[in-house]
Amino acid sequence: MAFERAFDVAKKISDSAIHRLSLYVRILEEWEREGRDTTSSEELAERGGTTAAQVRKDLSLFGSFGKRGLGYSVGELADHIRSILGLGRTWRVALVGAGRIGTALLEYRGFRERGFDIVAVYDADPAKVGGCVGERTVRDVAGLEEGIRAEGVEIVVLAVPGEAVQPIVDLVVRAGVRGILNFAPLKPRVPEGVTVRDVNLVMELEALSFALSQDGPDA
Amino acid sequence: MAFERAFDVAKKISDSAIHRLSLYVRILEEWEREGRDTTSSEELAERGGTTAAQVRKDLSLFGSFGKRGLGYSVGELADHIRSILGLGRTWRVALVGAGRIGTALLEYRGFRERGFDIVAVYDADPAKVGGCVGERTVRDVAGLEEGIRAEGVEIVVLAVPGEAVQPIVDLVVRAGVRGILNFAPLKPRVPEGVTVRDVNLVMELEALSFALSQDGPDA
DNA sequence: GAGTGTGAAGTAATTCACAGCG
DNA sequence: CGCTGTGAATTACTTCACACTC
Repeated sequence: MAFERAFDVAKKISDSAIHRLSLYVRILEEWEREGRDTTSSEELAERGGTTAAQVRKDLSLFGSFGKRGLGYSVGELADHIRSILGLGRTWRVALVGAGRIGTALLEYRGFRERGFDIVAVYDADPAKVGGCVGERTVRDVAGLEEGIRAEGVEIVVLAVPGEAVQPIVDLVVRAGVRGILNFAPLKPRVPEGVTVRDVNLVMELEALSFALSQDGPDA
Repeated sequence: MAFERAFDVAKKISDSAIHRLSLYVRILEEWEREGRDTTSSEELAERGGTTAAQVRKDLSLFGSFGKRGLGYSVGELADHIRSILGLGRTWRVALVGAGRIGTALLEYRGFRERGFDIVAVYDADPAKVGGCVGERTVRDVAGLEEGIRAEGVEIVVLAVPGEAVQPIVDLVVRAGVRGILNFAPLKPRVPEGVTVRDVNLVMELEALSFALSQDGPDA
């Protein structure tokens, strides 16, 4: 408790605020590539589908990055947000589950580009263990705990069937992992201090289904 | 306006409520398979990572499905929620973009199992058009608008690069699509009445990165 | 002037707490 | 009794509006 961490004065940052920051940084990077050098909360809002006040509020949670009357420097603001999100470094990621979704993720460039480095791939299926996906060899999930420690894995991407989720989560948490991206349609239980993000395609489709059922009938 | 729709008395249902319903139904189905026949808001909450009050509130938005003093019938509640979510039918879905993510989605059983039937696949890449993914032939995206009308497509899954998103969105909306599941890291603009759900893996990872950066340093 | 940063006001979501029914 | 269903209280999030700075 001797030091105060960068953006942590016991402020609670909402999930949606973080998602928006993530969106802003993507927009800003696009503008960086186009060579634009300043922008405003108004423009960011317009492009990001939110309001100018929301943009300013989101940013103000972490500091003041703009100049009154002028707006924001595209490059500087992008830097600030990247630093807020902890994107200035590479994260060591292990993928568990080398099925359809798993392999698609592996070959998805976006990960590495944004500093998420998949250092190892595990699967429980003996038929897959020892085989290759992308340029990586699939290891036996039996060695997962050991592997996580040995490789300093910080984030685990879980693309395994629902029933396998909880045991693996328990194991990776025991091995020291504090961040999990879960693709199974089931919320795993984790101790305080471990963050799980669920990505659930079926849930998203079901939300669509609901929306269409609501206002679809009168079309 | 002559008829009142099932669950629409101008009540606003939050996104998170729908997500939770989607989760509840999955839990209930698991319990159905195990042969359990009753449950309580308490149990559902425990399993779904929320609170009993939240469960009851969510359900109360749509009716009263339980018996005081007894709880809920697993099967009946599952039925009710499925009906709320509009899952009692099959939705006709087109996939646009036969890249990594697109093909992984195609071969993902979960979709069809839950009534989302991918009836056609489109891509802009001439090298892919005419080829096969799964058992489907990839069609030229030039015929998308026509195809959507001809096949009665209701939902479009977009797995195309960011810059291609907006034009395709405009087109499919023109063709009458009211629901879009978007995998590109960019929020497309749509008119009132069209629902877009964004699935963004990088955003999820960035949210993890943020969480770990916050409380990771003192580990 | 133009556009940020921010308290204050307003709105939405969650939790509490208990009346009421089986 | 037990557990649901729900108004009322609380908490979180968003929007407003304006003082302040460039």
